Amino acid sequence: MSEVDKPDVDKIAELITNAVMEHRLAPGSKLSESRMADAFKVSRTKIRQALMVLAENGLVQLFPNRGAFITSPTVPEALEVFSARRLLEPEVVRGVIVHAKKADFKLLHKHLEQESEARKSNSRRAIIRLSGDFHLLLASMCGNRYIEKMMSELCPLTCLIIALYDIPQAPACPENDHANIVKAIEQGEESLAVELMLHHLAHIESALHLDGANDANEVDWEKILG
Amino acid sequence: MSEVDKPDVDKIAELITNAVMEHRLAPGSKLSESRMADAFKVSRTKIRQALMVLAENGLVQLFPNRGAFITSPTVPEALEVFSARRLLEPEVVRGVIVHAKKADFKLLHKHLEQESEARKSNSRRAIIRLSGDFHLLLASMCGNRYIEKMMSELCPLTCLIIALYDIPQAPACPENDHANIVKAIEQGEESLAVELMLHHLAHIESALHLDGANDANEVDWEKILG
DNA sequence: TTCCATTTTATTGAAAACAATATTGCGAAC
DNA sequence: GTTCGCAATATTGTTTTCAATAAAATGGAA
Repeated sequence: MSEVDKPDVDKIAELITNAVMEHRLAPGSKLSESRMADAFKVSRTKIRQALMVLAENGLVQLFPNRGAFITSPTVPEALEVFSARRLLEPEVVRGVIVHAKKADFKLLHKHLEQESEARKSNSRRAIIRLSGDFHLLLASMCGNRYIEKMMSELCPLTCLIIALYDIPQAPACPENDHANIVKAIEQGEESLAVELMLHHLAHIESALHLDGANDANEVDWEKILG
Repeated sequence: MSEVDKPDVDKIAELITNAVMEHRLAPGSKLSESRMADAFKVSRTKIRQALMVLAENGLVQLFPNRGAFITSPTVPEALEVFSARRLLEPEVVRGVIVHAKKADFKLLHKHLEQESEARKSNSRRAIIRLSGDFHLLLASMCGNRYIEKMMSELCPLTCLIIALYDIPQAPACPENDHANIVKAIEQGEESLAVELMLHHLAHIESALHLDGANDANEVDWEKILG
């Protein structure tokens, strides 16, 4: 927020999205208009607009006369998010192989470098954030703005799903999944790259409590009290 | 608009979308806030919200201090829309085969009936509208709300593309493309249904002036004046 | 003490008034 | 007659104010 301290609507939406992707805003969080207006030093009008944009992106849910809340994806929704990603991301990979220029690969390698550093310094938030950004970066290079747009909605949702259903002590993404995907893309090995991507997605999904037993939204008092 | 004559934001956005899908609102149309406020008998506030929603859906473009305009997809954008649909709609077909219940097929057949009637009475607008609605109806049955959402953005855009690039006297969609797709789905013939869908999309795209020679947005004064 | 009803408070929703910007029309100068 | 600059107008952008709704607090009765 370095500009004139007065971010516009899109900037506000972006900052909220970032906060979600870094797990600084938990699913279900209430987004009070007046508080946000104070925090961002803008009028409520701008906040309301930003909340509408976020709601349209699926990241926020609006309840009439109750306010705005960060979305809490249900188990079925989580499964559909992954299903959609399994469809889109192979196409992203194919697109990048076709469209990516030298400069794009430079960006990708720079990103991999950042991820590697974040791992070394063990900063969990940076790792989470950069992991999501990797897929967004790829999507931005696939040559189809509609697919990119959908990915830019599904990635933050995936972050929420991880926040809700992750097994706390689960191992993070395999160190070099992303690097291997980039390598395969760079060498034009389409089917390998697609394979690696699908495997990567499967790994993320498998590390989640998505068995449908409990719907992380509702507190399971039965279980808590025994 | 039968309610209390005071449609809410989503209803306004829906009415605009309908108008686009029926080619009653042409690409590039200026959407004046005050005029719309008068027409819908609501305050400008609601109109502005509706316009933001539509802009987020890609159906409207907002230019700062200039106003809102119905999107005019460029040739590259049109190609990307079709590319995205070629990816999504086979998955829609697969989803419907898996998820559709009896009631769904009933709805599909009712829709086919309507299309058939519209053809008989030769009402071009109804035909255009129903053709788009067919794909939306299918998408609503595929069991993935994110794919459905993307389709609900791509279909209206396709209508704009047709409005911009269609060859006027081109033959409409083959009479029974949709019926054949439904039949294949009903019989669980996945690969056939997918094949028919892709063929159908290819047919629509092939009937368009998408060769990139002229970008229907800019008026080609050279050609007009000779 | 507990439960229900009522009042109070806080928050969201809508509209109207005001400010800023762009477009259009007019007139003067070249 | 054309072009440039200025004024007038219309439209969008923002804030402020007011209204409606829901949550919270209070108080009384069982």
